Amino acid sequence: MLIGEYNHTLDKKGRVIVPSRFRDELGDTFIITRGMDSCLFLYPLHEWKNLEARLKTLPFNKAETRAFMRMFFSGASEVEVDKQGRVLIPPLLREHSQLKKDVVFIGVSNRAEIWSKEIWEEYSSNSSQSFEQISEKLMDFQM
Amino acid sequence: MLIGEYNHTLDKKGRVIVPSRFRDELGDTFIITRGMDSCLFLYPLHEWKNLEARLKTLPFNKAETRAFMRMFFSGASEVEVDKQGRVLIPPLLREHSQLKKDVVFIGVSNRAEIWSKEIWEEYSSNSSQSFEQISEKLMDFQM
DNA sequence: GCATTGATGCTTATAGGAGAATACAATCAT
DNA sequence: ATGATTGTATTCTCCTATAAGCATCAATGC
Repeated sequence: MLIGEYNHTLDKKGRVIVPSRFRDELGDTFIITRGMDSCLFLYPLHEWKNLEARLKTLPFNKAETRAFMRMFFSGASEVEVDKQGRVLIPPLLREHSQLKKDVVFIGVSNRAEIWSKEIWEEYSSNSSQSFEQISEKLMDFQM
Repeated sequence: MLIGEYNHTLDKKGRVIVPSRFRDELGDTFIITRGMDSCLFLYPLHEWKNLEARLKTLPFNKAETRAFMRMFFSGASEVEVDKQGRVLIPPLLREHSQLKKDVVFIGVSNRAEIWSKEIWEEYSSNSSQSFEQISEKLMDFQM
């Protein structure tokens, strides 16, 4: 399970260290793709296969579905962790998520995400304001 | 079942002793996460799995849900109790709950919570004033 | 052939985390 | 009251993960 938040930095070549706590779960090779809200999604291979299978069941005749699938698959890239625990973020994805130097990894259960630090701070401070409200709304069960 | 209130202190590295009365219930490894009202929630693994399973059923396409899940999982961390009965509180969570040195553990049935001593005293003195009032609003059951 | 660029790998310094040791406090039984 | 036992607080040392700079190598274009 992927959880937690970790700060890292891109080097000049666009490589970044994968948080040591994510490495087991993500494996040596994983999939990185365009995510929603200007971030990147990182899926372990088995999760990706899972997702792919589920996406195939979506109604293909809908324009939105097609658009979504194109974004998702065309942006996807299989990356390998090098001996020093780093991966190279493909340039297109670096742009998509506006990664400069400081980035944030977050774990979201079955996937990880990479955010530009700036954007994440903005996003999370907005979200945390409503976090408690949302949780009261969303959770009609006991925590 | 987790009950009671215990005072402890953070050391310079941000570690704290888990009250010995909580250890059996929480186990060697448990989950710490951002809680409501500036505290931290501590869940035994089996309780956490429960929660996670229920959260995964939420609609992923909604922006509000995504935000909630990001906050929930990114704020979580699996920690291990060391041989001396201590755990390291991740820096982000230390900030969230404004832990300085003196902290309070409380047991709340299926989870424990950690509070900054200051904040807990503030909160509990307010709450105990309204304890009777709250219970009138809340409770329709026999004690 | 040579220079430039990008990709990959290596090395080092640093910070933060894990573990061990010790001292201190509280509880309990005799 | 005394000592034994358990639990807590604190400090020190060691080790690992990270960041950053540098070295190597291959591919490309001139």
